[in-house]
Amino acid sequence: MSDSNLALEEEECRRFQISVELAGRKWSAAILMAGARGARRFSEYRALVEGISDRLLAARLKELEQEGLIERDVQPTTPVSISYNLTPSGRQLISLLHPLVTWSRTRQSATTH
Amino acid sequence: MSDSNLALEEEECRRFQISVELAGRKWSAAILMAGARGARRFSEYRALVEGISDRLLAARLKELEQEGLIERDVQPTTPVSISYNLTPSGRQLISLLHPLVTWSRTRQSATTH
DNA sequence: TAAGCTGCTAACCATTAGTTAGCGAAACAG
DNA sequence: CTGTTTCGCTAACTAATGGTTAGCAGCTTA
Repeated sequence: MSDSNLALEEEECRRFQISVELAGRKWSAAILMAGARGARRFSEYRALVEGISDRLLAARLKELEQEGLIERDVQPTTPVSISYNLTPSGRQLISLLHPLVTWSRTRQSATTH
Repeated sequence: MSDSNLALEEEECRRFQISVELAGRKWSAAILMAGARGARRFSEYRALVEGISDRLLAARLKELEQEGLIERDVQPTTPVSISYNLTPSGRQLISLLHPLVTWSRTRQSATTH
Protein backbone atom coordinates (compact mmCIF):
# COMPACT_ATOMS: atom_id res chain seq x y z
CA MET A 1 0.00 0.00 0.00
CA SER A 2 1.54 3.27 -1.13
CA ASP A 3 0.36 6.91 -0.82
CA SER A 4 2.09 7.28 2.52
CA ASN A 5 1.44 11.00 2.83
CA LEU A 6 -2.32 10.56 2.57
CA ALA A 7 -2.62 7.44 4.67
CA LEU A 8 -3.72 7.57 8.30
CA GLU A 9 -4.02 5.07 11.09
CA GLU A 10 -7.33 3.47 12.01
CA GLU A 11 -8.04 5.78 14.92
CA GLU A 12 -7.30 8.92 12.94
CA CYS A 13 -9.39 7.68 10.06
CA ARG A 14 -12.38 7.36 12.35
CA ARG A 15 -11.97 10.86 13.74
CA PHE A 16 -11.44 12.20 10.25
CA GLN A 17 -14.60 10.52 9.01
CA ILE A 18 -16.63 11.82 11.95
CA SER A 19 -15.42 15.37 11.39
CA VAL A 20 -16.09 15.44 7.67
CA GLU A 21 -19.53 13.94 8.15
CA LEU A 22 -20.31 16.49 10.85
CA ALA A 23 -19.36 19.40 8.61
CA GLY A 24 -21.01 17.78 5.62
CA ARG A 25 -24.42 17.19 7.14
CA LYS A 26 -27.09 18.92 5.16
CA TRP A 27 -26.97 22.71 5.80
CA SER A 28 -24.20 22.55 8.41
CA ALA A 29 -21.52 24.08 6.22
CA ALA A 30 -23.90 26.74 4.93
CA ILE A 31 -24.89 27.68 8.48
CA LEU A 32 -21.28 27.97 9.60
CA MET A 33 -20.56 30.08 6.51
CA ALA A 34 -23.50 32.31 7.38
CA GLY A 35 -22.00 32.78 10.83
CA ALA A 36 -18.69 33.68 9.23
CA ARG A 37 -20.48 36.12 6.95
CA GLY A 38 -21.89 37.94 9.95
CA ALA A 39 -25.18 36.28 10.83
CA ARG A 40 -26.08 36.40 14.50
CA ARG A 41 -29.86 36.15 14.92
CA PHE A 42 -32.00 33.19 13.93
CA SER A 43 -33.64 35.16 11.15
CA GLU A 44 -30.30 36.38 9.81
CA TYR A 45 -29.20 32.77 9.39
CA ARG A 46 -32.51 31.96 7.74
CA ALA A 47 -31.95 34.81 5.30
CA LEU A 48 -28.36 33.90 4.44
CA VAL A 49 -28.87 30.16 4.14
CA GLU A 50 -31.27 30.12 1.27
CA GLY A 51 -33.65 27.20 1.06
CA ILE A 52 -33.42 26.06 4.66
CA SER A 53 -36.58 25.62 6.73
CA ASP A 54 -37.10 26.84 10.28
CA ARG A 55 -37.19 23.32 11.56
CA LEU A 56 -33.88 22.25 10.11
CA LEU A 57 -32.21 25.54 11.04
CA ALA A 58 -33.30 25.12 14.66
CA ALA A 59 -32.15 21.49 14.66
CA ARG A 60 -28.73 22.26 13.15
CA LEU A 61 -28.09 25.23 15.43
CA LYS A 62 -28.80 23.02 18.46
CA GLU A 63 -26.57 20.29 17.09
CA LEU A 64 -23.71 22.63 16.21
CA GLU A 65 -24.00 24.13 19.67
CA GLN A 66 -23.68 20.69 21.25
CA GLU A 67 -20.61 20.05 19.10
CA GLY A 68 -19.07 23.27 20.34
CA LEU A 69 -18.97 25.00 16.95
CA ILE A 70 -21.57 27.64 17.73
CA GLU A 71 -22.60 29.24 21.00
CA ARG A 72 -26.06 30.48 21.89
CA ASP A 73 -26.35 33.70 23.92
CA VAL A 74 -29.60 34.98 25.34
CA GLN A 75 -29.68 38.76 25.82
CA PRO A 76 -32.11 39.72 28.61
CA THR A 77 -33.67 42.56 26.63
CA THR A 78 -37.45 42.93 26.19
CA PRO A 79 -38.22 40.85 24.32
CA VAL A 80 -35.22 38.58 24.75
CA SER A 81 -33.01 38.43 21.71
CA ILE A 82 -30.97 35.34 21.00
CA SER A 83 -27.67 35.41 19.17
CA TYR A 84 -25.71 32.53 17.71
CA ASN A 85 -21.97 33.03 17.29
CA LEU A 86 -19.21 30.86 15.92
CA THR A 87 -16.82 29.56 18.54
CA PRO A 88 -13.08 29.59 17.78
CA SER A 89 -13.39 25.90 16.90
CA GLY A 90 -16.25 26.58 14.47
CA ARG A 91 -14.37 29.47 12.95
CA GLN A 92 -11.32 27.30 12.49
CA LEU A 93 -13.38 24.57 10.85
CA ILE A 94 -14.70 26.76 8.05
CA SER A 95 -11.30 28.29 7.50
CA LEU A 96 -9.91 24.77 7.11
CA LEU A 97 -12.69 23.91 4.67
CA HIS A 98 -12.06 27.08 2.71
CA PRO A 99 -9.73 25.48 0.13
CA LEU A 100 -12.76 23.54 -1.14
CA VAL A 101 -13.97 26.74 -2.77
CA THR A 102 -11.12 26.64 -5.23
CA TRP A 103 -11.44 22.89 -5.64
CA SER A 104 -15.12 23.18 -6.51
CA ARG A 105 -14.28 25.70 -9.22
CA THR A 106 -11.77 23.44 -10.95
CA ARG A 107 -14.26 20.57 -10.72
CA GLN A 108 -17.03 22.31 -12.63
CA SER A 109 -15.11 22.24 -15.87
CA ALA A 110 -14.22 18.56 -15.38
CA THR A 111 -17.71 17.20 -14.63
CA THR A 112 -20.28 16.07 -17.16
CA HIS A 113 -23.65 17.31 -15.88
CA MET B 1 -20.59 42.36 8.46
CA SER B 2 -16.96 41.66 9.20
CA ASP B 3 -14.83 38.50 8.80
CA SER B 4 -13.84 39.51 5.30
CA ASN B 5 -11.33 36.70 4.84
CA LEU B 6 -13.90 34.02 5.51
CA ALA B 7 -16.79 35.57 3.63
CA LEU B 8 -17.76 34.46 0.14
CA GLU B 9 -20.19 35.58 -2.48
CA GLU B 10 -23.54 33.87 -3.01
CA GLU B 11 -22.38 31.79 -5.93
CA GLU B 12 -19.24 30.59 -4.20
CA CYS B 13 -21.20 29.80 -1.06
CA ARG B 14 -23.44 27.50 -3.04
CA ARG B 15 -20.54 25.67 -4.62
CA PHE B 16 -18.82 25.45 -1.25
CA GLN B 17 -21.94 23.99 0.36
CA ILE B 18 -22.38 21.45 -2.44
CA SER B 19 -18.76 20.34 -2.17
CA VAL B 20 -18.75 19.93 1.59
CA GLU B 21 -22.03 18.05 1.51
CA LEU B 22 -20.70 15.77 -1.21
CA ALA B 23 -17.56 14.93 0.74
CA GLY B 24 -19.51 14.73 3.99
CA ARG B 25 -22.17 12.29 2.85
CA LYS B 26 -22.18 9.21 4.98
CA TRP B 27 -19.15 7.00 4.15
CA SER B 28 -17.90 9.18 1.26
CA ALA B 29 -14.86 10.48 3.10
CA ALA B 30 -14.02 7.05 4.48
CA ILE B 31 -14.22 5.53 1.01
CA LEU B 32 -11.95 8.16 -0.48
CA MET B 33 -9.53 7.63 2.41
CA ALA B 34 -9.59 3.89 1.72
CA GLY B 35 -8.68 4.65 -1.88
CA ALA B 36 -5.81 6.82 -0.68
CA ARG B 37 -4.70 4.04 1.64
CA GLY B 38 -4.40 1.69 -1.29
CA ALA B 39 -7.76 -0.01 -1.74
CA ARG B 40 -8.58 -0.98 -5.32
CA ARG B 41 -11.06 -3.87 -5.34
CA PHE B 42 -14.59 -3.74 -3.99
CA SER B 43 -13.72 -6.12 -1.18
CA GLU B 44 -10.63 -4.11 -0.23
CA TYR B 45 -12.79 -1.04 0.26
CA ARG B 46 -15.24 -3.10 2.29
CA ALA B 47 -12.38 -4.25 4.51
CA LEU B 48 -10.88 -0.80 5.03
CA VAL B 49 -14.14 1.07 5.60
CA GLU B 50 -15.30 -0.68 8.69
CA GLY B 51 -19.02 -0.81 9.31
CA ILE B 52 -20.17 -0.13 5.76
CA SER B 53 -22.59 -2.51 4.05
CA ASP B 54 -22.29 -3.82 0.52
CA ARG B 55 -25.30 -1.85 -0.55
CA LEU B 56 -24.03 1.52 0.59
CA LEU B 57 -20.52 0.84 -0.67
CA ALA B 58 -21.88 0.03 -4.13
CA ALA B 59 -24.10 3.12 -4.05
CA ARG B 60 -21.29 5.47 -2.96
CA LEU B 61 -18.79 4.09 -5.44
CA LYS B 62 -21.29 4.68 -8.24
CA GLU B 63 -22.00 8.17 -6.98
CA LEU B 64 -18.34 9.10 -6.51
CA GLU B 65 -17.68 7.79 -9.99
CA GLN B 66 -20.41 10.05 -11.41
CA GLU B 67 -18.86 12.97 -9.56
CA GLY B 68 -15.50 12.21 -11.12
CA LEU B 69 -13.72 11.42 -7.86
CA ILE B 70 -13.22 7.72 -8.52
CA GLU B 71 -12.90 5.78 -11.74
CA ARG B 72 -14.07 2.25 -12.35
CA ASP B 73 -11.91 -0.01 -14.49
CA VAL B 74 -12.97 -3.44 -15.67
CA GLN B 75 -10.06 -5.81 -16.35
CA PRO B 76 -11.03 -8.44 -18.95
CA THR B 77 -9.50 -11.29 -16.97
CA THR B 78 -11.45 -14.49 -16.21
CA PRO B 79 -13.37 -13.76 -14.18
CA VAL B 80 -13.42 -10.02 -14.74
CA SER B 81 -11.88 -8.04 -11.93
CA ILE B 82 -13.02 -4.53 -11.24
CA SER B 83 -10.82 -1.86 -9.75
CA TYR B 84 -11.79 1.51 -8.33
CA ASN B 85 -9.12 4.20 -8.33
CA LEU B 86 -9.08 7.77 -7.12
CA THR B 87 -8.95 10.33 -9.90
CA PRO B 88 -6.65 13.34 -9.51
CA SER B 89 -9.67 15.34 -8.41
CA GLY B 90 -10.58 12.78 -5.73
CA ARG B 91 -7.00 12.64 -4.58
CA GLN B 92 -6.89 16.40 -4.32
CA LEU B 93 -10.12 16.45 -2.33
CA ILE B 94 -8.87 14.22 0.45
CA SER B 95 -5.59 16.04 0.58
CA LEU B 96 -7.54 19.30 1.01
CA LEU B 97 -9.60 17.71 3.77
CA HIS B 98 -6.51 16.41 5.49
CA PRO B 99 -6.15 19.36 7.92
CA LEU B 100 -9.37 18.17 9.57
CA VAL B 101 -7.38 15.36 11.15
CA THR B 102 -5.53 17.84 13.33
CA TRP B 103 -8.67 19.85 13.94
CA SER B 104 -10.54 16.77 15.16
CA ARG B 105 -7.76 16.07 17.65
CA THR B 106 -7.93 19.50 19.25
CA ARG B 107 -11.71 19.21 19.41
CA GLN B 108 -11.80 16.08 21.49
CA SER B 109 -10.43 17.86 24.55
CA ALA B 110 -12.90 20.71 24.09
CA THR B 111 -16.12 18.68 23.72
CA THR B 112 -18.32 17.35 26.49
CA HIS B 113 -19.33 13.85 25.44
C1' DT C 1 -57.40 46.63 15.34
C1' DA C 2 -54.81 44.09 12.35
C1' DA C 3 -50.80 42.49 10.77
C1' DG C 4 -46.00 41.11 11.16
C1' DC C 5 -41.62 39.65 13.29
C1' DT C 6 -39.07 36.35 16.58
C1' DG C 7 -37.47 31.81 17.72
C1' DC C 8 -39.22 28.06 18.10
C1' DT C 9 -42.18 23.14 18.10
C1' DA C 10 -45.74 19.52 16.29
C1' DA C 11 -47.50 16.69 12.86
C1' DC C 12 -46.92 14.65 8.82
C1' DC C 13 -44.90 12.63 4.32
C1' DA C 14 -40.58 11.84 1.34
C1' DT C 15 -36.01 10.60 0.86
C1' DT C 16 -31.93 8.35 2.50
C1' DA C 17 -29.46 4.96 5.35
C1' DG C 18 -28.94 0.34 7.30
C1' DT C 19 -29.85 -4.85 7.48
C1' DT C 20 -30.27 -9.19 5.64
C1' DA C 21 -30.53 -12.25 2.07
C1' DG C 22 -29.31 -13.95 -2.30
C1' DC C 23 -27.39 -14.30 -7.23
C1' DG C 24 -24.42 -16.27 -11.23
C1' DA C 25 -20.03 -17.54 -12.48
C1' DA C 26 -15.74 -19.02 -11.41
C1' DA C 27 -12.08 -21.07 -8.05
C1' DC C 28 -10.95 -24.17 -4.64
C1' DA C 29 -11.09 -28.08 -1.24
C1' DG C 30 -12.35 -32.77 -0.35
C1' DC D 1 -18.20 -34.56 -8.54
C1' DT D 2 -19.85 -31.95 -4.75
C1' DG D 3 -19.88 -28.65 -1.40
C1' DT D 4 -18.04 -24.09 -0.03
C1' DT D 5 -16.07 -19.53 -0.85
C1' DT D 6 -15.09 -15.27 -3.33
C1' DC D 7 -16.47 -11.36 -6.26
C1' DG D 8 -19.36 -7.47 -7.21
C1' DC D 9 -23.45 -6.64 -7.04
C1' DT D 10 -29.06 -6.13 -6.39
C1' DA D 11 -33.88 -6.76 -4.01
C1' DA D 12 -36.78 -6.24 -0.26
C1' DC D 13 -37.62 -4.33 3.85
C1' DT D 14 -37.17 -1.35 8.33
C1' DA D 15 -35.12 2.72 10.70
C1' DA D 16 -33.44 7.31 10.64
C1' DT D 17 -33.15 11.68 8.68
C1' DG D 18 -34.86 15.48 5.85
C1' DG D 19 -38.52 18.63 4.06
C1' DT D 20 -43.22 21.05 4.26
C1' DT D 21 -46.76 23.33 6.42
C1' DA D 22 -48.87 25.16 10.21
C1' DG D 23 -49.01 27.40 14.50
C1' DC D 24 -47.69 29.63 19.13
C1' DA D 25 -46.83 33.52 22.69
C1' DG D 26 -45.18 37.84 23.11
C1' DC D 27 -43.98 41.70 21.43
C1' DT D 28 -43.79 46.03 17.66
C1' DT D 29 -45.50 48.61 13.92
C1' DA D 30 -49.21 50.74 10.94
